[in-house]
Amino acid sequence: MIQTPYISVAVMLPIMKPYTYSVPDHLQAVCSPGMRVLVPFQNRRVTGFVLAGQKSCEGFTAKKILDILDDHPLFPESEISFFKWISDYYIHPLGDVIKAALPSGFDRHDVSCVFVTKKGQDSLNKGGLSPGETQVLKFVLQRESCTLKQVVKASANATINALIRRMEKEDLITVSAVLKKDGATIKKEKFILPGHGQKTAIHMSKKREKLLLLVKEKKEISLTGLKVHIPTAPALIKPLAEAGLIKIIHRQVFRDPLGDPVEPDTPPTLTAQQAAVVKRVLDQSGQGFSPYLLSGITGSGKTEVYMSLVWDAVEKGKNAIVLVPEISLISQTERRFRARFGEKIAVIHSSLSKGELLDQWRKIALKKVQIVIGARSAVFAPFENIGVIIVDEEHDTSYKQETGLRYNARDLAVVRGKFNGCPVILGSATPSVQSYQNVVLKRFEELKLETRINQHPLPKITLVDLKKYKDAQGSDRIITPQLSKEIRHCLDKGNQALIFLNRRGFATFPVCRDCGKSLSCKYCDVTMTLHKGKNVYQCHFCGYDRPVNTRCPECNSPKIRPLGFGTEKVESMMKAMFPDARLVRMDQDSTSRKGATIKILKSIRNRNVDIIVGTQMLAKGHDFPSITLVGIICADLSLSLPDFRAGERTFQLLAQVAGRAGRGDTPGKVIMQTYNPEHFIIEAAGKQDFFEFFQNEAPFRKALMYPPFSRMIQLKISGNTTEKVKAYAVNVATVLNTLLETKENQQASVQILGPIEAPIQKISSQFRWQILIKSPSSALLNRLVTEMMDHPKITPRSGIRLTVDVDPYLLM
DNA sequence: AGCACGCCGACT
DNA sequence: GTCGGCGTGCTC
Repeated sequence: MIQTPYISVAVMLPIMKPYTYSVPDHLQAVCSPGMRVLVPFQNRRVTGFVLAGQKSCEGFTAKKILDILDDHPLFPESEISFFKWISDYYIHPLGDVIKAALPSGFDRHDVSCVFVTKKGQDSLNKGGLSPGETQVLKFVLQRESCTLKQVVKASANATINALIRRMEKEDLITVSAVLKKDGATIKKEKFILPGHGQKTAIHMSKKREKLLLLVKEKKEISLTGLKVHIPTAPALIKPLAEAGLIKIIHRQVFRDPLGDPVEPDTPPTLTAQQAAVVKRVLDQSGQGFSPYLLSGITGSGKTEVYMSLVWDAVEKGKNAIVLVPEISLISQTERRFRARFGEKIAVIHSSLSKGELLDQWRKIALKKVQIVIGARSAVFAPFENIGVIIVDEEHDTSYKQETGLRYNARDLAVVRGKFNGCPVILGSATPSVQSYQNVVLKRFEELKLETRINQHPLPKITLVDLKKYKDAQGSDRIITPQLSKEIRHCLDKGNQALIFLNRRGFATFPVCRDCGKSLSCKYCDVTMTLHKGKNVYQCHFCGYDRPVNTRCPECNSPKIRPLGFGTEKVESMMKAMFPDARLVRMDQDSTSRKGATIKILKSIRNRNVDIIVGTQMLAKGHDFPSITLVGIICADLSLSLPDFRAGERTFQLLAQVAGRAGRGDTPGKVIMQTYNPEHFIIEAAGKQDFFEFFQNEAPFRKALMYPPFSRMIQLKISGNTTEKVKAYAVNVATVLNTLLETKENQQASVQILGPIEAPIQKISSQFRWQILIKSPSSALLNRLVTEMMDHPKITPRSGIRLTVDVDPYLLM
């Protein structure tokens, strides 16, 4: 409760500053920080988050809040300072930060809705209205409720707004504000219990008898559970309940997103190394915040260390957050945590439905669990007393959110640890350059696990120089004889082979035979990919597709040559080369159907397949003990991307893929095909030597003043015409330079690069420009951009979007 | 974000 | 001369 007449509120709108509202006396005891309030804002109602109580308000008259929308806070008060920090650091509206930290569905605000009046209905029946008016009325009547936006969007008429105003004047329609809620609600389900009624009360059909028997047997059963046995159960229960034979109760259920249950396990004895690492963290845990980088080669038992630390936190009555990369629903790490901690754990994952996510969230908020494991948004888990935060595979790019609030969950984990005064463990076999630099600078303490559990040796890696096969014909060019020989060998022994190629589709570079132009997307500045499975050329950015028999958009020639290769092509080549092998392909296309991923993973685990062809999806988080051979079709694919981190990502990816081999008892082998066998990244990846990679990469970053030797903010400007976008980008750069000049001596330490056209000039018909700002000082950089955003000249014009990306990942 | 206020072009 | 386009600014 706040016990003050005023509160400061962060409204759910793109506005940086909080607003003050007054709270009526009788609500002051109920209203608490972390709750939502419905507030009047200009001439409509919006949702806001209560940040704190306020004793007075000066300079303006505060409006009264309209309603309190929650019985309990959605997040603890202690998290608010964390949210404020995020808002400042990422230069993002506070209300939007909090919104991003919560499951969707908490926003309520007024929406303009269009209603047809009695007169409008009559006029439509009588006729005599203009075609435009008739169209609008019909459109609105077609649906249950119709927003003004829908009408405007559906209409091709340029003067639709004028038309609507006219129609309102003529009393054909009314436009009024309706409070809309969005998203999921708490799920309540019907549970059936046996009652005390007499069977003589109603006629007992066979089905009714069966239902009653089931209920009696189970003592209590959900309607969903009942439906499995008796599909018509929903219709049967009502009369039975009326006769008193059964009782129906409504109770909140937690939707179980976990699918198949895992067997509980017991903690094994830690190895000496694991125990030492755990001891080190626990010994220092009394000191509050302490960040660690746990570097351990693949298969060295990092997960066991995590579980041990989480166990300790739980024992002490504290909570634990475990972040894992965004991968398929059932990562190995997640399964193991569930096996160990069972009911104590909540799972937050993007593949959950909105409702499932909300349930998991409420489990945390209602203190029903002490542990959360999940992808990046789990860093916002509404825990209060956090004992430890763990970030597994901290180098993984999926920790970076690339839309809306562009945060990095790994970085935020460290910040949250600082706010909560608890240890933070970042773990990886291939640490990010940034985290390792923090070790070098002694900001993080390094903890090492140097041997594989069970002493399994690391796989032997062989580099194959693809330049030697430049003139080879057919499949030899993509699958060299060395690789195919190894696959054959692996199959003969009854083992599994994993073939990795970080590109999906069949032909990734279709070129017109007549004019030589590549087939590009109508809406994006990228080449389309041929997908034989779907029989279309597809754009991987916007999803636009063309039929497989499409003609060249430039010269109308029907002859398009399918150059370039992706996983689909590799799969078909494998089929031809090894007709006896059972094949499965795992990429975005083959796993898009719900449940498909699990099915594929199960078939691999149960050894129902011999060759697995796939993209990086395969490289992450799965433990396939029967894989003894890993084939990397082209190791350099991601090396030439226009991004200073391309090398780092390539190294990590290759090392991770290679680490899939030989996790069982048989030693593994890796064949890495490459055009650049002498490149230091490929060499280091071949040796699985992170330190060698870092030693070579760091000087290069330093020379060019790239992170971690500087900080960057990227401004992305997009819009529907190049001219407008360019003009605005130039305008932004001018403002930045002006601000920089007024800061005199700071000029030297801030660099403004651009504006330049983005490497991908157009995505979904939006033209893109960018400005990159670099500085060794994060604070300086932040202040400059914050001032820029406040500048009156910056307010984006219509059709132009400006997004701020602090610590950007992809510079495309 | 959404909406009112206010300034310029093509129409009754 | 006005109507209504859209750029600009504000919301406790």
